[in-house]
Amino acid sequence: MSSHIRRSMPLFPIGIVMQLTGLSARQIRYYEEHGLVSPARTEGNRRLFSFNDIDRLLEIKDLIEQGVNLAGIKQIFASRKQAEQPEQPKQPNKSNTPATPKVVKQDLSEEELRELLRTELMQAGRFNRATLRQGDMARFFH
DNA sequence: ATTCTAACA
DNA sequence: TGTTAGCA
Repeated sequence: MSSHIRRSMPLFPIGIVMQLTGLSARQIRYYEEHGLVSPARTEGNRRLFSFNDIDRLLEIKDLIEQGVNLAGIKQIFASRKQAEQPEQPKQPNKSNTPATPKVVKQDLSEEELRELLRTELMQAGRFNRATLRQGDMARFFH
């Protein structure tokens, strides 16, 4: 069984996640409201988190502690998603239009990822400065 | 006993 | 964010 399936399996209720992450239920639910995590739900509407969700929450916690606000975290996750699938294929281009040779990068080296992140954060700093950095973003440019 | 949503001293 | 109220 592939690991990504196990990691995405809905397993733990919020109480366990609180202990595992050190986050309050309020925070966990709040991050969900902002789309940072999307735990599954039971029939009774109880949240069930997967290992992926927990990793995600730990990452969020880390970023929060470093002074990044939700807007910044959203952007970081966004640029990351972009790195995975730069573009989603449209309807199976059947007719004539010769599809643009989109070079899809499946894997990004850590350096490329850093560069991508740096660029992303700098653009944000261009106009979203006050919004993005509450603390010192310098840590991200190491 | 736990979790959920909504609301606010 | 914490906390509390009122449900399920």
